[in-house]
Amino acid sequence: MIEKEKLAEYSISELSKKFDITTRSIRFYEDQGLLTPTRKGQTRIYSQSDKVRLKLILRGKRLGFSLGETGRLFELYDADKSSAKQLTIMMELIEEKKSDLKQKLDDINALLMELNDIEKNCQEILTTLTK
Amino acid sequence: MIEKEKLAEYSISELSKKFDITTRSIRFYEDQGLLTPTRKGQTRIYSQSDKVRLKLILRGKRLGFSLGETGRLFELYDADKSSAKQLTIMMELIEEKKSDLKQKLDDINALLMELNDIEKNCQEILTTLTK
DNA sequence: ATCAAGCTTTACGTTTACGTAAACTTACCC
DNA sequence: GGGTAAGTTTACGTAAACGTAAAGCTTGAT
Repeated sequence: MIEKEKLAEYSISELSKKFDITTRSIRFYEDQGLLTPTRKGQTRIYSQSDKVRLKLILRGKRLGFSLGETGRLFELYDADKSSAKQLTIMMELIEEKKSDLKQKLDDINALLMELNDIEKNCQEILTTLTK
Repeated sequence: MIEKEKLAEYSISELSKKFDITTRSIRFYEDQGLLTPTRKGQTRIYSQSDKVRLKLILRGKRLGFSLGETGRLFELYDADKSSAKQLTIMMELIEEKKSDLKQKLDDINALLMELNDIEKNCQEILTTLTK
């Protein structure tokens, strides 16, 4: 299999505009070990994969994950898969996350139904009010 | 329609055990205006609806909502629906929340698929390792 | 040459959501 | 009546995730 390397590089301000976050946040994520840009002189250079990681960080935030949790997810992506023991531990962690996510799916669906009910109720009152 | 009033009452420690949180948290939620228990002397008494609210608070937390956001959801439940203007504003807020939740659904489904991929990959490597 | 734009590090400040401890009241038990 | 179990208020402490200067380097444009 041939690795397709995208040559794209980004400055910190480019990424901050693209994702509508501050450069402070991006540097903070690096501080927490979630990003590892290279340097040109002392200036940070972000690769395509850095950009992907940033997108995943923000997705994690939308889901209420802490940066630490997202970091552990990254470890799952990158983990050493050489020992059976490691693999078993990994799969256990994955199962945990999956059940966590399924709980969230249930929560969201429940809340969506409640909001739909309220909305319908509002709509009814509104039509009787304006008739 | 007949209102069915459940007569159940709970102490703060009962609720803290039932939901596996500290009494500190429960009092904090009250401080933030999300719970309004009655008092017997100076002791807090929680009703059935307080209990339901608490459950909703915790669901909100699982979804990454701040207490403020959850409070605004409560306002939607309780809101004054007498004016058309109010109703319209409410329905706009509901639409916002719904699209927020749909984004989260997409995020979760994407992450679930990624985790499934990793898991499958782990499983394959594991079988080749142990054969 | 200077000057603004964009980058850097360092560091103190802020919000949210509690943790933790102190000091006190009330109720019940032996 | 002394203890202890559960409740209370008050208040300082803390972790996470940044916000917000401050002070300095670099580099292209005027």
